[in-house]
Amino acid sequence: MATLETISSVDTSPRHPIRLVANRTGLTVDLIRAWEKRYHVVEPARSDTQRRLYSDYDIERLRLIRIAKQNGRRLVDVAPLTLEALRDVVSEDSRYEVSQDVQAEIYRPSWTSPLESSESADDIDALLFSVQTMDQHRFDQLLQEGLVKQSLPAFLQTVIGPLLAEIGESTRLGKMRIAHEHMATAHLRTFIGALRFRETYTGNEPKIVITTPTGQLHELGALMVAALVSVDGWLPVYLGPNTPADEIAACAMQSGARAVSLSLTYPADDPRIPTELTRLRSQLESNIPVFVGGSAASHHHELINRLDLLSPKSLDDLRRSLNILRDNRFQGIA
Amino acid sequence: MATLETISSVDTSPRHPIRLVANRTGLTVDLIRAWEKRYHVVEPARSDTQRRLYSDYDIERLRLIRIAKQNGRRLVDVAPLTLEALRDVVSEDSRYEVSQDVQAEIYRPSWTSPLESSESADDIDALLFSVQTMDQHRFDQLLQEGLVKQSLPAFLQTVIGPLLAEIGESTRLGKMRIAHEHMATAHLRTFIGALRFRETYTGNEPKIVITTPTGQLHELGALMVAALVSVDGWLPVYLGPNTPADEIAACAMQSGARAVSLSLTYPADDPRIPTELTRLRSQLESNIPVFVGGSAASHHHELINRLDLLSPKSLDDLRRSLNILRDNRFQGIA
DNA sequence: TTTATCTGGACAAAACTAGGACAAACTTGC
DNA sequence: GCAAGTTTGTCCTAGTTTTGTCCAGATAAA
Repeated sequence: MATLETISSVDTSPRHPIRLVANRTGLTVDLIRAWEKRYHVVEPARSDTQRRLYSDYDIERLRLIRIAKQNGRRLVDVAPLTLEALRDVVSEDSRYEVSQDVQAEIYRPSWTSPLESSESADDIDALLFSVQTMDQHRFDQLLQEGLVKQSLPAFLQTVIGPLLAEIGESTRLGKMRIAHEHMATAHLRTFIGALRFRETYTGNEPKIVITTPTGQLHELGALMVAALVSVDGWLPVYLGPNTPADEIAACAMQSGARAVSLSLTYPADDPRIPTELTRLRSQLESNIPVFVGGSAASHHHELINRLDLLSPKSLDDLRRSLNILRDNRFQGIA
Repeated sequence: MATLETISSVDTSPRHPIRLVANRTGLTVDLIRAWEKRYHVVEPARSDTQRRLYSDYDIERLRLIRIAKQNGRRLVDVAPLTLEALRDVVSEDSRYEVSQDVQAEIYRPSWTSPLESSESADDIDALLFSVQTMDQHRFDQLLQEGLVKQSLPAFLQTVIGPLLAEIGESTRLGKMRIAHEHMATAHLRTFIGALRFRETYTGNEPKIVITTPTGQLHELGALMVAALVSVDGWLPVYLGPNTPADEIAACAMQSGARAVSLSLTYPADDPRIPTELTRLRSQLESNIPVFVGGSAASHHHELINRLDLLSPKSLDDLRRSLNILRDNRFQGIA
């Protein structure tokens, strides 16, 4: 249900000069003015001397319009939309722009061009280069820029995911030092961790416990999930990596979570995994679904089926399931 | 140098000539005067003979205004803001900003107003309560509020440090669940990590490699150091926890770091520590100091002395040493 | 003496505004 | 599949505002 993800208190007081808007949205100054001239995309207030002054609301609209355009929408179509409508459009698109398993009941014109994979590849190359040169500042800058260019889910899937895989591979093959991998991982931990605080919370979001089970020390996958679901109106209760089943269950109970999500990566065949998953499932109320994702999830296919856990095929898949789960709760109310 | 002794107290006493202010802020002398003339950006005190005398407070304001301008703010808009408002603006901007290319100068000090211990104790209690109730949102809110009340170094020392100790103790005694500790740790990892972005870089900061040696998996101490030194004009190259000595040395070399800082907490008596420290010291150029801090550092007193490593007694002590090291580099220039 | 800072003002570069031109990319009609 | 029309990003000119730099003559510090 749209309202849940669009409750936002965006500041509408005009105070930002056009330059800052350009910086934040990734648009050029010229373009912002052109859009205003032609379609009244935003109508900023003016200073005493006719300088444009934009509000946070304006900036958010421009940012979303940019993403919508990137997803193939035409300016004419999205220009008159409200912020809420824009969010819906972008969020809808982002579910299809990455995954190819599209079955469009949704209006999806032929000309729609999902972000060129070549473009993402360039971004990733640039990121890898900054890692190899130990340029942490540049690394951060590139991450920020990448995020402006597309929606968060798309960004996670087209940039962060492949980047992590590439870094892992390069290190394994000795093309990259451990120090480089450490630097990148530590920084990504910070970066992804901060992502979900871009969202505004109302206090009514359903909660989801996110962590990795005992023995699984890599937390970036789980953290990506936390960032992702917060976009869709969930409140993640993030526990970091390596949490015993008992503790996960206790946490879910205490916080009143509606779901649990685990990430499995390495080691894939840790003997503790079956024990922990079984334990978790038995301690958790049966109406609380447990999602198991990550590269190592496929190693435990049978176990997952037997325990009636859910194993989404992709981040998109996870999102879809969670959206359904979230909306079910409120069907009676709305 | 007076500045170094006044780290923990607000210093508004006017004593710096305009030249020094220019060096530290990266502004030109002319520009500082022009800003004063036009917008009263700062109104420095005067000597008997009309020379301008700036306080640390003034310098910090100028520095922040410079960053705000870089982010696209107009001088007219930021000139009348108080120091606190400026900090808000800059930190808000730097969270979203796709920062433009930067090239600039040297650094400047920062100070602090430490809170009354009773007040801090209240804050910590509130934080602990939010952890025990699994209220991650409230936890974050309290952390943010605490940070606004005082400067970052003071906040780390009076709130975060004691909080970590308390959480560790409570968990050890069974007063708190592992899940609670996990939640708090994971969130603090995100929170402290994000702090580094509150300061913006000019590109000329000396670098310092920060990590924990092999076997030391707790990274929060190291991360605090990273946040702390960035306030003082260092550019942390943060590698996360558990980095082998060879890699630390390689990283220091590649990034051209001027110092290395390690954090030791648990296990305190890991037999790998002596090996790793020895190895690191031998692979590192001798003019690069290695700081060893954390609760377990005292267990290796002898070793540290023998290897000629530095073991600051407190975060403040570390800051002092680093400030001296940093300023030495510029003594010839200024 | 030489160097640094002061004041006040001049000047120029940079940034912004408005209106419009233009070409590339895309859509539509045939 | 081609031609005509639309959409859209970029660029140009010319006038205004904002901002950075420079100068001159005087005073102070080294």
